[in-house]
Amino acid sequence: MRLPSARPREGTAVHAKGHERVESILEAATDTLVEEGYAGLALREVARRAGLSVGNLQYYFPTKQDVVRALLARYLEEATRRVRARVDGGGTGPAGRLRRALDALLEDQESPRHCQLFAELWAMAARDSMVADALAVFYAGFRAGIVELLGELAPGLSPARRERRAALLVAFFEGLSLFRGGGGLRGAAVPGLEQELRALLEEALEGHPP
Amino acid sequence: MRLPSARPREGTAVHAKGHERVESILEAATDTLVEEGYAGLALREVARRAGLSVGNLQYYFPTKQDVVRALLARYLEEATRRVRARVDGGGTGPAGRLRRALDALLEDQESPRHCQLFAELWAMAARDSMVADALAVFYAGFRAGIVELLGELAPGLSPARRERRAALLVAFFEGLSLFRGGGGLRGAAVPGLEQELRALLEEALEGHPP
DNA sequence: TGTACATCAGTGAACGCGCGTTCACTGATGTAC
DNA sequence: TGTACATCAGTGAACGCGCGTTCACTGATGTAC
Repeated sequence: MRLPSARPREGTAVHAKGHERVESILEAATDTLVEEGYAGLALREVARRAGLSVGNLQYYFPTKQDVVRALLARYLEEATRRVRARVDGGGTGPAGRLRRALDALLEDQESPRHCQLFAELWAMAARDSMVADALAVFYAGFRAGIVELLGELAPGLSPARRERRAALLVAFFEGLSLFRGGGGLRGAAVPGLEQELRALLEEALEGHPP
Repeated sequence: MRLPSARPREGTAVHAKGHERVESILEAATDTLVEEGYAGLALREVARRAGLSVGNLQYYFPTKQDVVRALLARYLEEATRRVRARVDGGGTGPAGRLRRALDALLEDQESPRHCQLFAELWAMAARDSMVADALAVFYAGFRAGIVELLGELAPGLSPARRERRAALLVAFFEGLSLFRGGGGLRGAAVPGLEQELRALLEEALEGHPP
């Protein structure tokens, strides 16, 4: 019998091969969550996709909650890193960075996987404070990035107003992802949204030529 | 044995008391969906809340899907009716109607129940085309209302652009509800969002005094 | 106004299934002497 | 360089539980004659 104290922490992998296993488990779990929803996120299905037995899966992640926690952390860190990299990387001035950030966000939203996962997380956040907390951290980072951009583009705005406007922009982007990512509501969308949005941005950016 | 042909259609209630029962079932089901999520929407729990046996519940709604379909139709119709009534009812001109519509929407979003239900529906829409279709109809109506308002406020805009801007506004409102309704992300919100939003509206409405 | 009968509304036990989790057990791998 | 042993990584059966659904059955209610 395996004593409780002998159990690895969730996601622990001592050797390189173990790390690969953890990755493939979390990838499989993310796929399952996206495709089947939280109600359909069964450990047997995750194990099948990752190509191991349920018992072995539970060796890496003792409980289902451990799997969810780990996949959440992994995905949000990766998403933060990706957007950060694209906003920061480049020196064509604040207006250029804003255009690039918009491009990056819209591109991410092209992915049904991304949008669908977030829709799942929004619903889960109401009942799982771990998910709510992780999303709060993620969105705080997202908002902080926009606050920075606003600080350069509209220095006249007070910090509090910058914060509020950034929050409105974040809400707007997340709402947009609802109708774009193919979460079933794609059919409810109107074509040409992106062009309209870019046109509005250019209008707002008058005096900051590309 | 009850023959299939003898089964009532879902939600059928021949007498007045039966109609009350259907209502209380759908109310209980909505509460359960909001509080426990789709994964926790169990017919036993719905029956318990509505104060009848599972067998009796299945007399009114033979399958779980019938319950979901009916609660969805009921809720979306009611939501449409409510917003419509508040936007249409009043004759203080297009700007006044827009202000009123914004008030009505923000007020609806105060309700955790409302926002939480929608978060659930967004996630469900990806895997249940019935939900996706119902939401598509709902949002089409929502958008059409905004298109009307835009037609009065900005007659210079082409119909296609009105449609696109209305779609952007709908996305914005839905994104806003994520951070307001208490779906777990309320903590990720920034205070004073509503005031900022109203200030932006008044800025846009220059020349349309209250 | 009875009476016979169909339908309505409701009960509660049971079925089969998939779920998360537990468990005893087994090779492979690393490490200390 | 062996050897003993702890730990790592993995298997597969089983457990208990809650789920949606089925089912046989029962009063209450309405309706036709």
